[in-house]
Amino acid sequence: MRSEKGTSGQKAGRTFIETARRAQIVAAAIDTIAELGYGQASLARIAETAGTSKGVIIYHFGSKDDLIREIVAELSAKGRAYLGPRLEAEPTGAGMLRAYIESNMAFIRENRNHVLAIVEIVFSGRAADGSPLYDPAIRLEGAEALRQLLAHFQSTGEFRADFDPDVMAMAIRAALDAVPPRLARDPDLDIGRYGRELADLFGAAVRPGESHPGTAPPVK
Amino acid sequence: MRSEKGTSGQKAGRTFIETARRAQIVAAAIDTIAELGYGQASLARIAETAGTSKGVIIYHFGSKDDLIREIVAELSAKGRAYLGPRLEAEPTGAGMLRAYIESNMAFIRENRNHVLAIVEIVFSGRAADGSPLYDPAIRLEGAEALRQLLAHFQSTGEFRADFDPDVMAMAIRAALDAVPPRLARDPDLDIGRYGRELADLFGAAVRPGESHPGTAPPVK
Amino acid sequence: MRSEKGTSGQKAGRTFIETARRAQIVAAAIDTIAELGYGQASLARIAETAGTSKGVIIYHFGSKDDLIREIVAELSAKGRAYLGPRLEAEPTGAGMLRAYIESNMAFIRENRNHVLAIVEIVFSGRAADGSPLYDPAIRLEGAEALRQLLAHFQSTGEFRADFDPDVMAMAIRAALDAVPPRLARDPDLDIGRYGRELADLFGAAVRPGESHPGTAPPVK
Amino acid sequence: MRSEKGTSGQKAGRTFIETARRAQIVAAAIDTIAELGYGQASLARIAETAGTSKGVIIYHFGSKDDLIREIVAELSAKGRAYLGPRLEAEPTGAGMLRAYIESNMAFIRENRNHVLAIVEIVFSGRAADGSPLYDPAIRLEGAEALRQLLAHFQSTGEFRADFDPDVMAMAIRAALDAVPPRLARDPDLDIGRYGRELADLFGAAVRPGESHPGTAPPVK
DNA sequence: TATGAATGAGGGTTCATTCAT
DNA sequence: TATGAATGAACCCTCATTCAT
Repeated sequence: MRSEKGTSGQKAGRTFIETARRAQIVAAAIDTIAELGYGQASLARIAETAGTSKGVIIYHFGSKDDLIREIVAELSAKGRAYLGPRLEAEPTGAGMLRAYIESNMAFIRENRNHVLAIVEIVFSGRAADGSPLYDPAIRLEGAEALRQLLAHFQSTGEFRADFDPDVMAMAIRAALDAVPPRLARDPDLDIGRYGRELADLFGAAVRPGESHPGTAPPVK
Repeated sequence: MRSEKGTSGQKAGRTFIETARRAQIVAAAIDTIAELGYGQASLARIAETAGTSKGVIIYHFGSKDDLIREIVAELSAKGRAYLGPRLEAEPTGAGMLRAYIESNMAFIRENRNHVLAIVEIVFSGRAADGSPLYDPAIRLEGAEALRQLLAHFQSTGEFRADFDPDVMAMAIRAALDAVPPRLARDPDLDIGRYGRELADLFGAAVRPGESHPGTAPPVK
Repeated sequence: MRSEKGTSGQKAGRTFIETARRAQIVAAAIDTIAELGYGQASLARIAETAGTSKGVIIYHFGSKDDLIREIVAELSAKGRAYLGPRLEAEPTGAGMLRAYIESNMAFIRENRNHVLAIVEIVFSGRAADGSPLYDPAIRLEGAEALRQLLAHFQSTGEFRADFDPDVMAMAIRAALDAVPPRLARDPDLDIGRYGRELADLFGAAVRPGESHPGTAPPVK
Repeated sequence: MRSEKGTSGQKAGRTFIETARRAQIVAAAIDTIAELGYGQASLARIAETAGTSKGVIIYHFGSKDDLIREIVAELSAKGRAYLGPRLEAEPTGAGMLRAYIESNMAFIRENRNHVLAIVEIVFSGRAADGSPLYDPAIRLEGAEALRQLLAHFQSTGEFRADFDPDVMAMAIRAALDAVPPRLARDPDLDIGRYGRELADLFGAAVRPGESHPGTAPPVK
């Protein structure tokens, strides 16, 4: 059995050939999950896509769950590396928010299948004991970072103060996470436009109102 | 085998006892899926919860997939019945939007497990051939109705004209759909407040801007 | 899944047909283990012997381990029922010891394969977690009962006082347990004679020495 | 593949380094089997203990079975070398019997893991075709040697004539073979005392009775 | 000599479904 | 109507072994 290093990230002493095989298998798994859904993505089907056998996958990853976790870890890392610099470059709240949303969209477009696979894993991937394969902490961590950004620009006055940054962060994340499944159904979806629209939408939602919306204005 | 009428709705010639059995099984399935997730909700486990055997379920529903489809159909109908009157009572755009969001929240609160089960089914439920068990049409239909409402109030001038009602509808639906999983993780979530916050949020997003048209100012 | 009652013994609500099937499978398992050894006795091989499929075995017993445990429990009960009355009928120490040994031999002869299977299970049967499938307590309990009998007749003076009843009990049990494998190799072994010889042997070992106390004279 | 000479004994043209590797692997196998049992001692686990890979083991031994056979052969040789001189030094029957038993005990104490591993192999080790890995001949050979010694001292009159030396030899061997598993369970077992007790026990069993026990005196 | 990589048979188990009663 | 029984495919995984390097 190879790969006793968990998802800690370091490649450890990996042969060139092993690295290549792992990448090939991961790619096959991503495509299979993205196309057929997590439930249909058996080792056999993944192996078939990869042009190998189940045994090879187990040999390289130790277990199916570890393969899945690798997929998750890879995209997490990729995502953070993609998003981080793009956010730090934005000084203003409005710019940051737009960068956040549009960068996410760009990332989705550039990593279509991988993102789709992750969505499947998030919702369907459970280990034998029923625990989620996608550590919910990762997910919350993402939302939490966004929440802090929102709160920060509330405190500077750039964003209106009377929204709950937690709810706003959740709404934004939800809108972003809803895109990959949509993209799967409609491959021609114009993600660029979509991103701009969402950025406009949430931009309007956080902008300080001239008057004041009030939490619950005269319902009628 | 009974039940060759699919999800078409009419109860056909169902005995009282048969109707009761079906209801009992559906309830057991909902609870099992909500609690353990779709992947763990085998016929055996559902039967155990229901206090019967797998055979009975197959007898009454023909197949597991048909049982699942029944769960979907029931909630769809319940949802429409719940939402319809509450929307029609609202003459203004702002009121309608708030009613839509808050009614959805109330519905979620009142049908916690059922809604949770549906979410599981939407994301994980696939038939043997890999096709989704939750007819995406239902889902789109919901979003489509909302889109029409939004577009209507754009045409009346109550909502700003420069957002894409399709994107807005999707964002709203996504925010609503994100609640059940959150509720599952945190049963003490204050849904009422959540709904009000979301209503405020999207209220601000659709409200016509005072001066600056500028939701989408010089993009760069 | 049937059989959620463990090895507690009560047959619970078993259908006639189920009881028959279970007996048939248990018999097939015993024969397979006795003939091929525990390591070679896969579910597939057992099923083949029984004329069914692996699925049926799992259906009736829930798991292979539970099937094995049933085999153990059955023989334990049979053994106790066989031995008990035969011992209680013997008032004297010498008679009891002879009865113990010869009854064990008779039991082995009458339950050849079952006893052989147990021996295999004792030495090779481990659950997935590595724990023994044959509860060592059962085994110790048997030896312990014998030890108490020996100690009792030491206190009455019928047996010499200067042997360790623990060691004596162990030696007797070891001699008895060695018979089944021997019987497997040599089916023509004269068990009756064997038993009488062993009874003589250990009878001489426990009989009070005439003059020389000296079983353990100056050690060197 | 090296090592096509089986267990015939001669080291043939073995490099120093090869001899060292083989010893290291054998030691790892012994420890693994003693600790985890034969069933859990896969090549992978043994290789891990040895700090190598499965390939190396196969390379040096040709097959797992051959590795096991080497373990058996080594202990057999060690045992014979240990026991032989100690028996030859004893002129009397009583002395020989005591020496046999106590030397066996001492050997067990000094080769704890190796002996434990052998016991595991004896009971669980089977080749692919189901045949025992531990050649039963070795085992019988040991018992046979003991039988001859017993018979010899029966003919000299030192031991009572009316026991079957075959049964007596078997009983003694069984008592000795029962010790390693016990030792595994209870590492604090006082083997020295155990040996003395067994020697007393079987000493009493072979000593000519003043009167005569008769093979089966009036049972009552 | 030694290793990493791959193989493929076989392991036990889950599961939706079928069928006779 | 309902059930218990059986089925068989598919699942993930373990393992000894082979092979190219």
